[in-house]
Amino acid sequence: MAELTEQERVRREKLQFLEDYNITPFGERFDRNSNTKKIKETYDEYSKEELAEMDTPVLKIAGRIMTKRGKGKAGFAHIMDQHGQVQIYVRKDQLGEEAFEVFQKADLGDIIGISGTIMKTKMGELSIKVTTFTHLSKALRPLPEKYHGLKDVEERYRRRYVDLMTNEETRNTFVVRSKIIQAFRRILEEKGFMEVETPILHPILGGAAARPFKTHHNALDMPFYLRIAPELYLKRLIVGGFEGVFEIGRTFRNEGISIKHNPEFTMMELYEAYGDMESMMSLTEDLITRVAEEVLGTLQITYGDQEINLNRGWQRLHMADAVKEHVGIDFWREDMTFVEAKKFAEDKGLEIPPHFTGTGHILNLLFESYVEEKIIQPTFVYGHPIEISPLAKKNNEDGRFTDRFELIINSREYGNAFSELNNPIDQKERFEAQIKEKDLGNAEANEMDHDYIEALEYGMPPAGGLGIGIDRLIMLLTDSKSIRDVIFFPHMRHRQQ
RNA sequence: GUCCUGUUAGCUCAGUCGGUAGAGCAUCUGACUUUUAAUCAGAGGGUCAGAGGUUCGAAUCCUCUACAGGACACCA
Repeated sequence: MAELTEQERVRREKLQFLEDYNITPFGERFDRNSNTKKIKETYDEYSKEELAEMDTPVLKIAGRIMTKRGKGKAGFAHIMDQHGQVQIYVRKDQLGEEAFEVFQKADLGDIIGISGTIMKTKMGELSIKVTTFTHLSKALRPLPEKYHGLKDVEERYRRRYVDLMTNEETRNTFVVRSKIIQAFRRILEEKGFMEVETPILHPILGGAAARPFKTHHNALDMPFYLRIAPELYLKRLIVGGFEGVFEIGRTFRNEGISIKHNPEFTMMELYEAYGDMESMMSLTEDLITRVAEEVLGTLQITYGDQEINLNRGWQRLHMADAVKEHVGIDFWREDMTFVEAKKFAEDKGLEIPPHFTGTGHILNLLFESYVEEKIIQPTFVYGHPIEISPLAKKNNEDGRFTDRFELIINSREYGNAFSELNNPIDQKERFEAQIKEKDLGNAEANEMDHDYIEALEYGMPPAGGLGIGIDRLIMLLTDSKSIRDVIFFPHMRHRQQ
């Protein structure tokens, strides 16, 4: 164990002081009858004089000491609970010798319970005049500086609890996170979707393009992947007869960590029997705008230095049109060949990996390289090439494209949806194409899922499906720069001892 | 994985040209019964991320290592 700092030593010595007064340093249950929010809502409207004359009840609250100012035979402190802070006013003549000494020895960070009556100070701050002071838990480490809070980014992520204690914005972000997820649940239930849970341990890789985490089950002696998407299980439920299902859950991808990527993140996926890409567009727009309205109260949002207008009626843009306009090559042309497309991309300096074998691969590459960065306002980019969409239905008029869209806002993808491929014969061929890609070195390709094909062979109704990256949406709605700011405990390397 | 930047007291930060390590908050002692980032007086607290090198002398210059932040690459 590392040596204690001076401050830690002092705080440990105070354990003995408490025990000398028969006080348990890490105490017991404390029954409260109020909290900082209720107190402000109830009493803040009254003046100092009105409060002095009112017959108010004895308030009992508990929380952490955040500031403390001694004034000789009296003192002030702010104590914080989940809802905020309130000032307490402590007088020796009210508490008595012993309890007042306990107050004087209390440190910033200690958790206490008090009872007392409401009052306002000369300066007009609502305060509780303390009649009993109960030490509840000792803090053996000092709090960060009271004015600046915890600023060190690494410390904020590694010790999120300290970040939460001292930084209001952090608390607020996670409250909003919770509200966003709640709103999704409520709206989806309202629309008749049923929340379900499907396996996180997957024997077969599928449902998205990503590198997986691998694990092993001892009793079955068999390898598993942590799911990269719940998609294929949710669609089995549609085969089974549920007509609308959704899952909000953790998904795992074994890829680089960045401002936009955490190895585990939260996805919302839903499937609607008898729907399609078009119905998913309407649903996506309705969901996100309603969530934003309910949680933020507006559809005009600011992200960084970008103004985003979420007003309904989002733009729709076919990927081939987008690339034709911004890059200047026409993938609608019937005679477009892979050789021509590849040469075009290579001339632009793009690298073409060996598993790129179709014009669709190039189209998507051009889109991601040159067009995505230009899209700021909410836009449904649709018509993704078949090569990169192994689970989406082919377009009826042009089989090179699928009925699939991605929602792009501020150059980032927030959602991915399509008319679900329900033809088992076609699906099998798509998996076979994926396996070829895997053989050519695409580490993110889907694997053959015979059981899933068998499920489709029993007949799956035409359906629309949608996935939304919840963390990124929360980033957008809370103006958070990094995904680490919306995940309580982001992953980091071990600290050297 | 590559490049750039950062790491100084519990916290927030200074530290000039290479010349004895600084401030505020916090801590400790004393004063003060309506303070507001309380004030006043005094005190204690440092492996300058770690290792090596250059130098009479390194927080400062160089190299390596660790961790972090950012950009790129990859993806959602």
